[in-house]
Amino acid sequence: MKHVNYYLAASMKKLSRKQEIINVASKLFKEKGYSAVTMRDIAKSMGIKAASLYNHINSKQEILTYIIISLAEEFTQGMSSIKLSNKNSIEKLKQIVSLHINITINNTNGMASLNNDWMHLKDQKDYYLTLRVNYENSFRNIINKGIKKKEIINLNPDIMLFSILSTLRSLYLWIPKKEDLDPNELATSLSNVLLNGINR
Amino acid sequence: MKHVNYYLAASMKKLSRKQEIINVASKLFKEKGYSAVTMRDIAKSMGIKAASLYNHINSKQEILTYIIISLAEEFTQGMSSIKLSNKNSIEKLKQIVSLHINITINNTNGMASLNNDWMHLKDQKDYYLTLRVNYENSFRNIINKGIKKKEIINLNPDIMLFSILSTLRSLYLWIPKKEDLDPNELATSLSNVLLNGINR
DNA sequence: GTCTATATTTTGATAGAC
DNA sequence: GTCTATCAAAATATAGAC
Repeated sequence: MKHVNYYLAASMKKLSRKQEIINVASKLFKEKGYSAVTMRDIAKSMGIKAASLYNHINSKQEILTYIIISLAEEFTQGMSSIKLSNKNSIEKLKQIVSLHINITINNTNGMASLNNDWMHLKDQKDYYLTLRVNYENSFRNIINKGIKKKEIINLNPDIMLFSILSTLRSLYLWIPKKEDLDPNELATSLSNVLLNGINR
Repeated sequence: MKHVNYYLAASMKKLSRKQEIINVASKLFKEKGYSAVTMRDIAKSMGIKAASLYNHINSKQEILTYIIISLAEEFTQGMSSIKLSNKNSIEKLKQIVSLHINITINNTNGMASLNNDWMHLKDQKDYYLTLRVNYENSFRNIINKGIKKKEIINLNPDIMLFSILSTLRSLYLWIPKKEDLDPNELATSLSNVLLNGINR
């Protein structure tokens, strides 16, 4: 009988060369932005020449598209689950906080491109913008329903949406600085601050 | 006696060509980021040729430096006033909210560069980072003093700092979409949401 | 899968005429 | 203050050898 440590097998699984390129590119895009990163930069970070990259990817644009669209679809899927869940609005907001924390911890570098480089998308830019608008609308719906059911204070919902979403979208800037990070603990604390404020 | 409409005189005052370049560049930097904007783009937006820009500015870098450093110094000065004011921590936080709103309304485009393009600074990058760290430390001090004086809940101050500052730093994305905007009203509503949360 | 060599375009910036 | 002309460097991407 063969023994395999599946955890190790999974974590050590050799990344496809394409995925390796995307990971390296994500890191550089986070540091300098898509436009300031050259194919030579990416290649150098991998210890190869720029021309070699083109054996695995078709263009720089393809790298950006992959990073952004897969993240945007992850958020869409997450929001879709939350909408279906039978929870009140406050609980749904807590789920949204957790969704952002989990995705950001999993792909901190990619989140930088999602936030800052989407305007450099070409073919898929309209698709991205649709996903984004739909996500914001679902978020706004949850807030509006919460106001109607008197679970959320009756203030301008756009200000609440903007305030919470800005914080969640900025998580990628802050999470990597926290070495010892328990996602659940962060979700609890952050939800508390966002929902209940800091006033005593 | 000569009559002058000083309001008109001020608002119609012909901008120096240099300031005009900086304004046009700020707008383009906000749309695509510093690296993706070319000197030809800036020139085209002004209806002149790229070479002509160099009669008024020395380099593309100089434009970016001006945009970012003048804003960073504005924030430093604002924070310095707030520190001197004899108010409790909650009132100081409200003043910080107003500071961000006022500066952002006044220079929405520039705020994009301050947030997203500071890493492309050359000579003045260290100076910028010093101002930034000092600003964040002053902010954190106000929160910490508020916790000690039991004006602010006793939670992780970094989470509160991050949450509030992320929202304030994202104002530039949101303010231009609000046509009918009363800065004082926004300050009141936003302070309310940030300080007291949305939970009912 | 990686390399060298290279094509093509675009970039920031300068020189000098008007 | 703006123009045309131009330079030198840097960019994405391809072709073809190994």
